[in-house]
Amino acid sequence: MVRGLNHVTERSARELPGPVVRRLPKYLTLVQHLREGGVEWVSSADVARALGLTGSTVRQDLSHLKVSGLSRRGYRVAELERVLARVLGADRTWKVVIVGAGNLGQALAKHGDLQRHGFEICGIFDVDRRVIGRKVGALKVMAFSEVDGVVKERGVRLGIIAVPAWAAQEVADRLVAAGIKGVLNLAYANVLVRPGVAVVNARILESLQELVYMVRLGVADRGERR
Amino acid sequence: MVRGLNHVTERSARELPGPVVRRLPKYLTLVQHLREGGVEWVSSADVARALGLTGSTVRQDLSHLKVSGLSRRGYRVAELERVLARVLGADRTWKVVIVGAGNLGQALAKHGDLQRHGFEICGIFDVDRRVIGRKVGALKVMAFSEVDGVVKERGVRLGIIAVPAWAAQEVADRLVAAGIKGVLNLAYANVLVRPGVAVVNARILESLQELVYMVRLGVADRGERR
DNA sequence: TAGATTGTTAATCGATTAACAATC
DNA sequence: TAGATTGTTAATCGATTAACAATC
Repeated sequence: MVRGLNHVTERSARELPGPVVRRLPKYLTLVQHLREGGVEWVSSADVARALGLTGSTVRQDLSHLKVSGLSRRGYRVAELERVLARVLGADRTWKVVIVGAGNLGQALAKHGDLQRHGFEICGIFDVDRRVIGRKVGALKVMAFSEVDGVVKERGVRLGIIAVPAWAAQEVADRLVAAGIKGVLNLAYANVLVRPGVAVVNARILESLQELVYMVRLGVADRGERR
Repeated sequence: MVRGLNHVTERSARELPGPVVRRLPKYLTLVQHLREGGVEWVSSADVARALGLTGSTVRQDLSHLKVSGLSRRGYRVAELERVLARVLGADRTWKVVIVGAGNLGQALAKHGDLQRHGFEICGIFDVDRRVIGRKVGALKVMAFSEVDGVVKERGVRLGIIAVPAWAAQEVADRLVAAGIKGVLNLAYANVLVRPGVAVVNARILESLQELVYMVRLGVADRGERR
């Protein structure tokens, strides 16, 4: 563990605990909606209520950031949004490639939410000749063999894996070799990558299975805990 | 918190810690693939390596289940799969409705992975007249107003929300009112439901934002930790 | 002023890891 | 038998919560 090692160089970004990092996007989502709704101030209690947390947790989390609230008022929504966006890198554009032009890959490419939140889709790739060349939104499906070139030429750092389970590891290896620094794995199989490359798994099926467990036990929403 | 309250009735299912519940689907995925690959035995160390955990964690997790390993051999893959499937309810069929027939909703309906893993999609709904009636795989998009009827008549317990953020809460309310017991929320907004109804959030965008944070810090895969 | 809310410290709670006897 | 692996207990580690002085 390297936690707290960078006190030497005192870089701006300090490593935050995992649970905090996973809550930050939720905070960002919330304050974006609040701002759109014209709300100017939000208290830790408000945030906690909306997200199913405690005020303590929210204040602890925000204390890691360079944001300060005001007694009796809470936090300024605009400031919170700016700081959260900064920490999460949501204030800049991130290039991404999608591998797999099946239902899920195509949906992501067309979805719009990604583009709207700072992700620039630099290409969607597949090995299936029947889909290569087909238009997906503004993009044309390219042959998977072209992915290295695109990643290198355009300096793409993120890759989304949306292929069948059996192909996931191979795709990951290829992306990492091409220079990808972070992999979002949607495939129903775990991938292993070398240290220095980040992997986040996001599998709808596993989330559904977790949900089923909770439903069977009649548990209230623990989903928010994450 | 109701943890450990059911010692009175001593039901078969005991409430497992959240982190454990979130790892079980990963174990299941893994052993399914191992079984398909013809592997018969797997040790806690093997599982740990594949999933980026420690052997200790794996053994602790499995000790919650009614599964036993053998010294020098590990766990029997077939048994592990059976027990995990049982605990996660993956040994039976779960009826589900999808609300929102946009890119994501349609992709899920057509995806096939859900059906293949025991989820029966009883309907896909939307409010947009341009998509109502359209074929999506074997299904026809229905008007959202019909969702209550379908949920009640067919006894659907799970709902997937794949609508724009602004509509998510309204859809959740409607589903819960119709009798839905668990909500998988894919929308980019948090929903609140009454106690007794489970919510699991699975947002690709938030996972991507988490990934960006990790990439910026040059962190190795913490994604596996989840 | 009185009251609400932050920011932070300390206490609690829970999860992960280490260790090792039991066992095949 | 010797050695590897489980199952479990205890230790450690870390995250959440409680509490409260500071402050606006």
